[in-house]
Amino acid sequence: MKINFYNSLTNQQEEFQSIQDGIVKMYSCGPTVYDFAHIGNFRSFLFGDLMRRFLELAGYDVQHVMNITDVGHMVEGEDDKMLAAATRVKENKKSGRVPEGAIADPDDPYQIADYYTKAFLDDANKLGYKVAAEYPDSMPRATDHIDGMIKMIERLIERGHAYVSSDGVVYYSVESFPEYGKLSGNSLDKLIDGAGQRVSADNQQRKKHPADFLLWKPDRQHIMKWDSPWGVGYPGWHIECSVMANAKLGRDVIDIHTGGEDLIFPHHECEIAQSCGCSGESQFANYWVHARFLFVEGKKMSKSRGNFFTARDVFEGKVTGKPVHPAVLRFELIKSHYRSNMNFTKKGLSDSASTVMKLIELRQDLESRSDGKVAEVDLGHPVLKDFAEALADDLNIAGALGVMHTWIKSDHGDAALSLAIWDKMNSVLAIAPTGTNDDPAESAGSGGDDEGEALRLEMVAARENKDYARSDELRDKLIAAGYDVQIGKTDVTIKKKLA
RNA sequence: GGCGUCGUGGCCAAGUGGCUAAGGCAGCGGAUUGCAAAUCCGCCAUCGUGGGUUCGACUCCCACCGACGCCUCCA
Repeated sequence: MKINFYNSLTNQQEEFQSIQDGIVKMYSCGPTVYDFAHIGNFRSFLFGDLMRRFLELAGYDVQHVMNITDVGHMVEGEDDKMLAAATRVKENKKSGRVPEGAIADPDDPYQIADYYTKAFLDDANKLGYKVAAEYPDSMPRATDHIDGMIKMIERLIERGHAYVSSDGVVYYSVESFPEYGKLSGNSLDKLIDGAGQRVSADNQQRKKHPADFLLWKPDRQHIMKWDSPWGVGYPGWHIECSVMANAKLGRDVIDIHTGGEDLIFPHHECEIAQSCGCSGESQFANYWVHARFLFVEGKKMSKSRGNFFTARDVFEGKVTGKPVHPAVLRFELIKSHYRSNMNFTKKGLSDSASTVMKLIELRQDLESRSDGKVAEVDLGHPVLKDFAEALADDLNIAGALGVMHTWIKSDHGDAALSLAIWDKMNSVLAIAPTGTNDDPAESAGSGGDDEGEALRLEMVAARENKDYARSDELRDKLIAAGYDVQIGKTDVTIKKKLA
């Protein structure tokens, strides 16, 4: 199967060719763990997961790494992210987002990072992020790779790509790397024009070129600090990804690198400069694939607009007023093309809930009719072929979902075969039992909780007495409680809705 | 200013140089129902504007209008 991705490096779709036959090594930039990850973060992460799962469907052995940034990086300005994080933690504790006692000392960055790392992994698991669930070893922490960063910086200095400035700070020399700017389309002279707003004039003077970026900053006052040949201090932001990709994927050149579009510059540009500067290779990743931003109800998500939502806000019903099953959020976040600005809306979420429900009901029906048998099926099957070919075309998820919907409505006489097809599709979509996330079928099960069941029984009784007014009243109550109510000839069934 | 993406029915969103322009949601008609819901059947677009290329374009080219993103910590 021919697979195409849009490569940010060349700004065009390219046929995907792995370096080694049958193996894909990919790296995704992960979260900075000083707050809960928001739905925009997850949109980008899940796009990486979708890509990974699709490549697996296509037969590749995929090694996917995502870092966790637990180093508090200070930019060249003097605003301290750690301080900001501590303030945020205190706010979160007040509002109850962070439970009392969870972070004993909000001024300790290690505790903060630890807490939010766990929270992130928990959310990622619920959302079916495969690496988090099945390959925890592929989620390296930056603080575990400081030695590697120091070694890489040393090597960059040796190779003439980095230098120590007059105040002891180590910088990467962008002029030593002619390719700098290739990914983002920036050129050094344009960058000079743009520079200077937020960076201090003093620092700029000490650098050989205004675009030179920090690799190591000696700073004894910094809370998180490590010893290094350049004094006690901390690493720059970009170096960790170059180091961890290499450490975990074991190669100088990897196949795919993903992230949010905002990371193209400067982060990914700098990663390329570092990795290639160190390895001498002409590429760091052959394919750079970036996801566009998520909007909420048509507006860019921001704290000041009040439309800034974490994944757990959505789960807990803080966005829609009703709890949302993680599978529904996952589906909502992956169902738009990664290169479009997806618009996150309440309506979209409820549409997604219907689709997830439909899939689950189909599966339940198939299971009950298949005698526990699942047929063998591969991508040669026409339905799966269409499904996979859509995804092979730059992850055309809408096309794939179109195939899926048409298939859902088709005849499912051979339950074992349909079950096999269902499972293949789900291996990519991962909305229903994945072995990692909660099974939405369970929460959507027929029984519901005790309260719902009580109302249901009362409704059955009312109907036996032909007391329709009472029955309608109870039905309204059940609907308000988040149930779908179906009245049969002799019975009433209720189903908890997923969102 | 530089770089880039895009403009398809009420909303979301595929797709193709020429058969009936996917699919979802909503809506409409019908079956069903005590009434609903769910389900099933049926209906519902000529593709931003203006040129050009072509036997033929929504699909290729040009211009224009419009939307959006990045260029700064940010997924």
